[in-house]
Amino acid sequence: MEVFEKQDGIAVEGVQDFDLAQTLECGQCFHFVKLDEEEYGLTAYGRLLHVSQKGDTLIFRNTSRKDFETIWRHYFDLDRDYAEIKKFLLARDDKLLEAISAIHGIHILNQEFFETLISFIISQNKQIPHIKQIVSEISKRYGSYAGRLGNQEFYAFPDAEKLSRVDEESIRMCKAGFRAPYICDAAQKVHTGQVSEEALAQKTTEECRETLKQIRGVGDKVANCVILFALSRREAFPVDVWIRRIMETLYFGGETTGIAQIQEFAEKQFGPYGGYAQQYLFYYGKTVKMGVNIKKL
DNA sequence: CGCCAGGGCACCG
DNA sequence: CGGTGCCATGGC
Repeated sequence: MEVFEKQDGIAVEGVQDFDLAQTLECGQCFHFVKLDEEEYGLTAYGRLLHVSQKGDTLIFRNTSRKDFETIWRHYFDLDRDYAEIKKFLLARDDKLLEAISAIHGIHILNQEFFETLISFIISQNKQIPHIKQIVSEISKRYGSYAGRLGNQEFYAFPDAEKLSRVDEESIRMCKAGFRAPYICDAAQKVHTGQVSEEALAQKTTEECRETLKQIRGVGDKVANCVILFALSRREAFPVDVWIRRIMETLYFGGETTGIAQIQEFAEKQFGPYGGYAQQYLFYYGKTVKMGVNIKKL
């Protein structure tokens, strides 16, 4: 992988095991806009980025060499050896072969803590397009303007201080429904420091889960998503309705299985790389609708 | 129209 | 504690 400064942006050539579309569309991030095939606009860390991929080359526009090195390189997890991760997982479990072959280019993004927390609180009992819509609405109303790409305007996600000053009714107006009080509670607890990213960084993963679950509307699944996507703990294995169906199909003979049992199995099966296995399985299984309707047969 | 969505909570026994 | 209905909203 080599980085060049060109007139149209920062070019990263020779990228391996990375697919921009898969990485953004796999359901880990809800704050981006597809501008064209393999071409996206997004905001993170208060900055607007225009990014595209052609083959093994990534082009980062609307940014500087410095921002690429300090922000986007880490955000897209470009320095991690995904070939090694796949090798590790496949050596333990050949049932992952189909998913990993199909979804060969997923990276797990290193996303911002507060936005990830709120996004996954919103995610409960909602489909991905709706989650994106609510995240976008909250950003537009309460985030700061980040710029424009074509006729598309972008707003950064608001920080905890800003969102903690927004009342529940206003959050409800963003179509958040019954999640509005949860979002307010999360903003309060992060703003006051009762839940802080810095403190979480010093805790064990189990302690992180307990701390995050003090927030209303955060249970095991949401906590695990925050731990995986924002705290860079790749052993976390969030179990949602899709993962449950997929795991039941692949590992439990199609039988209804408790979430705790699935968690325990995943921990044993995938160990420190559970989060990667989860993403390969989630995105692939969802794409082929694995396990849908099996219970009706 | 009824069902379900990257769940969690309150309420029940 | 383990199970069950409800929670807003929107797409199919």
